[in-house]
Amino acid sequence: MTSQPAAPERQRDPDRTKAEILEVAQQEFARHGYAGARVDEIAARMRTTKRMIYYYFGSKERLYVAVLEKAYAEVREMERAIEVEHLAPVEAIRTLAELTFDHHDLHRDFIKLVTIENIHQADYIRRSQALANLGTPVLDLIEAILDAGTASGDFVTEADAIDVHMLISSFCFFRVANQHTFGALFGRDMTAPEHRARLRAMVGDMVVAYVRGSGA
Amino acid sequence: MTSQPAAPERQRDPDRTKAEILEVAQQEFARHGYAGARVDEIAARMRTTKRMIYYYFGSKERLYVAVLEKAYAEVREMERAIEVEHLAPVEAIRTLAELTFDHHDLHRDFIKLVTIENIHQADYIRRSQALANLGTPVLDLIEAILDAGTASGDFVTEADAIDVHMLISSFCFFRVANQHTFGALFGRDMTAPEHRARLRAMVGDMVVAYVRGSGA
DNA sequence: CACCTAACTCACTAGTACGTACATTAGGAG
DNA sequence: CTCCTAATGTACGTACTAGTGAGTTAGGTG
Repeated sequence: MTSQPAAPERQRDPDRTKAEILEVAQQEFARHGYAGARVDEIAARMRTTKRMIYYYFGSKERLYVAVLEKAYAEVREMERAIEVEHLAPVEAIRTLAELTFDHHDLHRDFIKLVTIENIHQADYIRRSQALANLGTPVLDLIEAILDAGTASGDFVTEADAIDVHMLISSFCFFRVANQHTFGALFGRDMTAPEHRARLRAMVGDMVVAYVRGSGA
Repeated sequence: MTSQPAAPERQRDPDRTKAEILEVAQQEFARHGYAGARVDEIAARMRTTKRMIYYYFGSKERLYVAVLEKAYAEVREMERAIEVEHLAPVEAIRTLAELTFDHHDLHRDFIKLVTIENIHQADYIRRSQALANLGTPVLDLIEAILDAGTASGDFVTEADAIDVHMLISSFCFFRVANQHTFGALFGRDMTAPEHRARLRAMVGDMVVAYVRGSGA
């Protein structure tokens, strides 16, 4: 092993500093939106000063893009870990839906960032090379499941992988993204623990019912 | 009739001024979010000056709340117009889903405002008396349909009205609210005309399939 | 027609928020 | 051990932005 067992606490550590900036910035942007986020506030919540943010990221905008890129990268990582190809079509699609549900249940910050990006018409995402035309592994997965289900006769649907992905995502995303207005208007917090299991089962049932074609 | 046939162009017209401020403010807030919206920009887009905004609304925050209240009031109005009680349960719920789809297809600004409110954890909505505990007529409608469907044996579900409302809303809302990030990532604009009819049918099929219980 | 008030204009301020010039130091390379 | 550069701290400038003080006029009313 090298000289330092765990690199305990160097006073100067670019990687750590950059990582900490991104971490805090993600929270700040997710909480307040792009315009509402304060660079000074990000700096105040760190060991570091604001100068470092500009030293490493150059501008508020580039910091924001870096946060987006990191967040998307993490999500991709998680998606790649999904493994349902050994299941029969019906159970495969149900499991995928439930895992997507879990995935949205965690990653609240990511959902907020996506929401914020949509307010800005995804301007910043488009400006990022790292995020451009970077399809999602999930699509291939869904396509494989749909093909298998159609072949076996379990599924009767004309929807393609993107449609089904949207069907699943919309439910999972909405529940978290709109929890506050929904809660304020209907007096029910859809993200509260007592609703979790029921809603999780609901996505699964919903997709299965849909791809079976029983709504036509 | 009174002296003026159509009140052609008074130089001083409080109602008109207030309405114009709200209209322009709605666009500005919807486009840029609360923090990103510029009071000066709102003023610049009108016949009026910024001073008038403060004269009538007092602050940026109160203007924003006024915009929210107006937007919600309009949506309520539209919801009240829905009339599906003469239909059989299956067709009633399908029609309701399709009308909800249409409703979200228009009212893009409203969707953005809701999205923005969720970023702020619905703080401003909660601060408004006009919007507090103001349930939605749609819920009663859904409940009636669910009861009828269960009684007739067409429906087999344990989900209640709020659940089903969320099921329908999430799809319709997501398609519009997330169109930009979804488009950037999957190269398909779900709000483009060529997808409209297919997706509209999809919500209907989805809810019907679900309430029939064919996913369990 | 005179008056009075609500409606409106203009110029201005205080505070804030992004970004930077400049000074300083840690710590690896030779 | 020395030096050199990447990394960091301090203090400040500039531009913008919400909000206001004070004066002006339209137009309904008696």
